Amino acid sequence: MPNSLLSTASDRGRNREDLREHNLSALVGLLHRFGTLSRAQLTASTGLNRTTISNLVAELKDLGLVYESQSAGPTGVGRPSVNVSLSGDVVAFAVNTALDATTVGVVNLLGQVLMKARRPNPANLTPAMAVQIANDLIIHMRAKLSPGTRIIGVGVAIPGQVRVAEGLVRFAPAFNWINAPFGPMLNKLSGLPVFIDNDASLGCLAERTMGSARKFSNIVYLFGGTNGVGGGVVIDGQQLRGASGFASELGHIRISDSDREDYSGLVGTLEAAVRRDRLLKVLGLKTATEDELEAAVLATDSLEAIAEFQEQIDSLAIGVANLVNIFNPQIVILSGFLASLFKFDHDRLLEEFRKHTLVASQEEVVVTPGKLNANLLMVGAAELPIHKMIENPSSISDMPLIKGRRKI
Amino acid sequence: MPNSLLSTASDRGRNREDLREHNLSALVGLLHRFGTLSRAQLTASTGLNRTTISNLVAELKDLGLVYESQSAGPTGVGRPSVNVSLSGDVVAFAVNTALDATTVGVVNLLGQVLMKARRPNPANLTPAMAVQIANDLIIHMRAKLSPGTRIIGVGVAIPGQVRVAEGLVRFAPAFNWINAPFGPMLNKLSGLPVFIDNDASLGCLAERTMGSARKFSNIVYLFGGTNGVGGGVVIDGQQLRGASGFASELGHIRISDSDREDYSGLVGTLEAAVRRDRLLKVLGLKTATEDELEAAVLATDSLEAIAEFQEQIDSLAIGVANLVNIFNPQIVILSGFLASLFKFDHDRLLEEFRKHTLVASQEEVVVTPGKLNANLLMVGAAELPIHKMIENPSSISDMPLIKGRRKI
DNA sequence: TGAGTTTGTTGTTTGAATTGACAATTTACC
DNA sequence: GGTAAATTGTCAATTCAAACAACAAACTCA
Repeated sequence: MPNSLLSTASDRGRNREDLREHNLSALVGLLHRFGTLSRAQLTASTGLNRTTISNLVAELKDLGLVYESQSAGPTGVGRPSVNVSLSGDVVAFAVNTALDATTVGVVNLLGQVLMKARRPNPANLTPAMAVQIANDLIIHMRAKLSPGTRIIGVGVAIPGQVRVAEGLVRFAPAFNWINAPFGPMLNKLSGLPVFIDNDASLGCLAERTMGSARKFSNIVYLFGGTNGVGGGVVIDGQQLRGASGFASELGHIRISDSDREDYSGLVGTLEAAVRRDRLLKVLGLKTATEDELEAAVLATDSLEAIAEFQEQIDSLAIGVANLVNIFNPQIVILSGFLASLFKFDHDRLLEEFRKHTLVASQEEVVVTPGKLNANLLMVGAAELPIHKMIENPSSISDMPLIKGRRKI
Repeated sequence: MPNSLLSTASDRGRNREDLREHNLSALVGLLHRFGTLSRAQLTASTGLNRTTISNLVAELKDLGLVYESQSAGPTGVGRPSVNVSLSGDVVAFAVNTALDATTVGVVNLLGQVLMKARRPNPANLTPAMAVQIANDLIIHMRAKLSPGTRIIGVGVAIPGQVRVAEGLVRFAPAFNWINAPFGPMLNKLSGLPVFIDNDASLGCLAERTMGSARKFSNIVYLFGGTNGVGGGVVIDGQQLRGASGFASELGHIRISDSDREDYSGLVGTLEAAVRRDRLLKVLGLKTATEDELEAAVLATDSLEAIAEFQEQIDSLAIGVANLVNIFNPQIVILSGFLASLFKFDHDRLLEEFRKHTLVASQEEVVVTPGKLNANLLMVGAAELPIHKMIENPSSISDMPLIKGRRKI
């Protein structure tokens, strides 16, 4: 008998309820990616009947997920179609537990960051402390939510390897955490569904939802930060997670014979060759924000600095080339200080990149810097509960609702 | 309005027909992967009702896709369940256009190779000649098929980069083909649906269906042959193809600073470091079959040969490590002469591999040699039309059926 | 042999999508 | 300004795939 290990989701049969749920999900998914759409557009995109769309939208309205509005302005021949938009009162908490501070935000289905707060982390942060800080901020913000707001869960961005299915932080070198059950711990404190993932993977999701990669469904994303280089990959619209959720450790691919170590102690890797601290050093800086670093990179005329930039650009180009050969993506997004390297000399980067890719793979790919955005990880983390909700829209009626008289 | 570029398959709504087709597809998919199953097992695996399974199986019987049989032997308490098996009369043609010869086979849904023929290729093979040779063999075999046999299409394995959706061979260095519309050409001659893909990707599919990776759905596959190193990747049961079908060029990832060129002229790549021709050279051989090469590798006591093996093993380990960091697979399969390197000193390979992977990613992965199988590419190529049929089982009634009185 | 268990079948029910008819609302053109 | 054409929304009736309930069939076990 096919046991559970061998069977996949597509082995399961579907009944009428699954059908309904899928169609509701398709509508919410379209609205999430494209914003407001008319019922006529929904009809065309899904291929469903007008009547069906009418029924489905009515159900989504009852669930409080969408609202309808008359279209303003001329729409062409025929009766104008009603616009459908996602409600702004359905929100997720986004948590980013980083080395220096914990940031928590409230993000709605439109990707708007409604609130945001940051609290510095103490030294030697333990998982229990981190969960406590995150939960304190969540409680504080939850009290300020307007009546009628529906909370669908918490998404957490962690700098480390995460076993997504169990909510387990397998290894987070920045905090020296090993096997911390962050998800279950925060779920216990907050009472909310908690989803966690690697921070770079969530940056990638954010770029797909709100940023440079909105139009693409095959994406390679590289992020360079103070703790190294991380990555995220989207394949045919699906996030690459791997068997246990550890996939897309793109910073740790070995690209040279060098003995330089990266932040995880591996030698010759992309992360070992492309390092923010060496950029700061050749620029004579101790610390810098992303914006300051980028300004300094673009302004310098130190030959030593330029040589270092070029060396890092060449290494980065090899990394990008490897990923293009492997994934054949439509777009490669360079984010964080990698974007600054790109901007410093993108011709050099692209030329080196082309030297190391097959002709066919390189021909349609776009390499581009990411949109610098302070809310990137808030949006990305919020995507986790949002995607969960989109898979199963009618589950929203079980989610907590802020009570009280609704403002008008 | 969401245009066709931006919309994905999951955006489409589903109706009752899609529901039915999905459930039929789920049954055929289960039978393809697990072989004969009882109706009770199908009920349990799909979660559908007994009555529904009964209906679905009846429809598949009408389509000629399955047959039922009484279970032999004791089955436990209660009325014994009827066994359902895929028909052996539904077949696909498998074509492997390689440098030296074209091989064509007839493969049924059970993965059995019913016929197989090989014809040497002339020098300077053009796409037109290759298509002609393949079609000649197909015509010849088609005439020998038993009455009642249903043909679902042709699957073609090509040593090169393939734009799968269009059936275009984008670049095949072995033949020096550029932009050859192999799929449409063979479709025109044969009148059958034709699907083509890279040979290594199809080797991976075959290992998943019939070989070492039957139990897994996250697979990295590396094949080493006379024309270099190719790869295939399966993620959550889905083949990695990338935006245009060029993905999984795993042989061309750069892993060192070496100036050695691979067969596509890229330097420092896995394919440049791990080469069959250098194995032959240090062993003092001119040519060898896979079996002969493996025997020679395992038997030699030449220090020069052993040093070469070790160097190649170390390079291979880095390549495997990179892929594990990127994909977090359940299994890595080394095939062709890479299997011989593995067998020569797997401890060394695994030790080097562990040095270059993150702790979490390496802990559950299995690295194993592939099953050497002369029919590997036949089975893999046949998987293409078979997968297409599984997606849409009722389409089989439109496929050609060999007429005549059926033998009994 | 009879109780208990599991599977297959038949007739009926359920409910999600579709169909067809008609009303509502806009643009295009005389 | 008036009318035709086009498009969209809504209602009642229809369709049909899956589920349900009840019963028959076929096995094991004591």
